[in-house]
Amino acid sequence: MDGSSCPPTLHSKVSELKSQSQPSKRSCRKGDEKTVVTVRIGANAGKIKNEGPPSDFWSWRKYGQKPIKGSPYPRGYYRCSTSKGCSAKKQVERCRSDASMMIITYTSNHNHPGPDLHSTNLNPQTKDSQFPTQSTEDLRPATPKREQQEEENQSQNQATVVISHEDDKEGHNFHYLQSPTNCSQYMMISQEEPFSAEKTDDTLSILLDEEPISCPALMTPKSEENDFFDELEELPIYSAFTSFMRTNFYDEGIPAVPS
DNA sequence: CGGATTTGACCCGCGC
DNA sequence: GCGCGGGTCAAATCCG
Repeated sequence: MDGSSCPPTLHSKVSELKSQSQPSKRSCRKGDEKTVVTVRIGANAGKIKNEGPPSDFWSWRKYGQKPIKGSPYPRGYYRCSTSKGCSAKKQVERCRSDASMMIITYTSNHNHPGPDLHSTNLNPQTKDSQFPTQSTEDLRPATPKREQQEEENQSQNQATVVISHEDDKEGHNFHYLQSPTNCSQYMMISQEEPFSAEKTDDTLSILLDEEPISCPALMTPKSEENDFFDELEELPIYSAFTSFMRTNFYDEGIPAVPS
């Protein structure tokens, strides 16, 4: 927190976030599990929607905003409006020193099925469905390089979750549309294993390219809810991504931040 | 007109 | 016990 700077490396950022969500105040108020996601938004994204909360498949309703001490940017409080009784929330704030970086903290779980991605893609109905050209099939996070460059361009208009490293000259970024909640979870897990900087890229590549073994929640089957994703899995979506989405939609409630 | 956003007030937990 | 800071509420306002 006191860092007052926004470290370019994800895991160091996560480290920051992690420490920031540590005990003291809110985090223990309701005992909610929290998942922190760092999102790089496009240069224009923030202009499109002021704070420009990155798109989800969920629809969120803003219920509050507070200036955060030590940060020039306010924090927005969002509640899931997809379902009435849903207690899922998220907090969106900008990185202090890098306005193009957004820090999203997801709290609680959705207690309802998510919106149909198919219909979402075909018939974008929620204002959060802001993906102009990319359908779910295009959301494969891996295969950096070329696709990534395209996404880079598109990131001007849409939010992407970026796992980046300061040595990223080759474009070893991993962009994820939406909010891979548990992505950050295992980002944190990764962070707990202090891999060195030069190892970061490879480590992340492994984490992201392979089955997300480091995230137990991803492996947990969810009977009826799986039906929803069973459909998704018929699509050529990258496994890691679907896992992200799966756990994002149906978070098993594993605390992202050990308290 | 209904839903979403804004914004000030209020509440609550924690540190001193 | 008090003050601070963060999270939530709810009325007012905006917007499609």
